[in-house]
Amino acid sequence: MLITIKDDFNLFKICNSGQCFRCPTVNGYTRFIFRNHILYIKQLSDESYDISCTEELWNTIWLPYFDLTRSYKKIRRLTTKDTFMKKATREGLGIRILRQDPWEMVITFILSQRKSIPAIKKSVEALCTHFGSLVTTEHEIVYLFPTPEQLKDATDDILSECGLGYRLPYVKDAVEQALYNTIVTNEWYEFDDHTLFTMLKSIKGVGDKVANCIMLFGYNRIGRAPVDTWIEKIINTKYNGVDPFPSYGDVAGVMQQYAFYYSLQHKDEF
DNA sequence: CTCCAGGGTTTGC
DNA sequence: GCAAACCATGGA
Repeated sequence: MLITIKDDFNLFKICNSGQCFRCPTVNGYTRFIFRNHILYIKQLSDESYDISCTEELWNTIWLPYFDLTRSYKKIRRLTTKDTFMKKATREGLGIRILRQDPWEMVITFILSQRKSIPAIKKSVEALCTHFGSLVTTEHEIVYLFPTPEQLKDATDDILSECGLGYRLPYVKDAVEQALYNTIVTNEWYEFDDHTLFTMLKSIKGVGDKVANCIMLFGYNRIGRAPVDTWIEKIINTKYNGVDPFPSYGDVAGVMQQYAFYYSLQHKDEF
C-alpha cells in the first residue's frame, strides 16, 4: 500500500548510519525487521512510499519504529553558531533514530566493540541464520534475530562461527540473565535515563558507549550521545577537545548520529 | 604483512 | 581515582 511521509526520511542514510546492521535492499525494497515483523519499503517519489504491510501494522509497529511522531526538521534547526553541526545535519538530512528491539541492541552492540561495521554485519547475520526463526516472505527467506531461548543451548563451537571472538562469554552471560528475566524486561522501558544506564552497565561487556547505544537505538532515549572512536576524533579535530553534545540536551543523540554519519562520509577530514 | 575496528575489563599504581 | 595492558577476529 502507499503512504506519505513528510518529515526527514532517507532510507539509504538510515541504513548506513551505523544503528542497524541488517537492512539490505531486496528487489528494490529496503527491508527492516522488528522482532517478528518484517517490512519492505520503497520510495516512489518525494514523499510517497510503497510498503508491504497493512495500515494497522504501519501505525502500530512501524510509525514508532521510525520515530515518525517526532519532527526531525525542528531538531535540525537547533544548530545555530555550530558550523560543523550545520554541515553534519545537511549531510545527514533524512536520518532518523530507529526504535529497535532492546534485546537485539544489547547483543548487537556488545558484539560491536572493536569491530568494523562490515564485521558487525557479518557477525549479526551469522547469529540470525544459525539460531533465529526462519520466515518466508514474498521476496526471500529471512531469519529473525534469535531470542534468549533460541540462544540458550548454543555451543561454543557454533557461537564461535559467528565471529564473537573474546565477546563470547559476554553474550552467553547476557543470554543467561535474559532467560532468568533479570535484564531487558518490559519494566526497563519505564526506567528513567539514569536508572536504565546503570542497569545496562551491569551487563558484562556493556560499558558507557554500548549502554548509550542501547539507550539511543533501543529505548529511543535521544538525549544519549555515545562517544566512540569517530565521535572522539570529531571532538578533538572540530571542537578542540571539548565535547559539544551535552549542549544539545535532550536531542544530543540525534546530533551525535548526524555527526557520526558525517565522519563516515568524510573519513579524510579526521 | 601490518594496522585498526561504533570498547570493556582487569591490573597496577 | 587513573592509565596501561590485554582481549579474538576480520576487513582494509
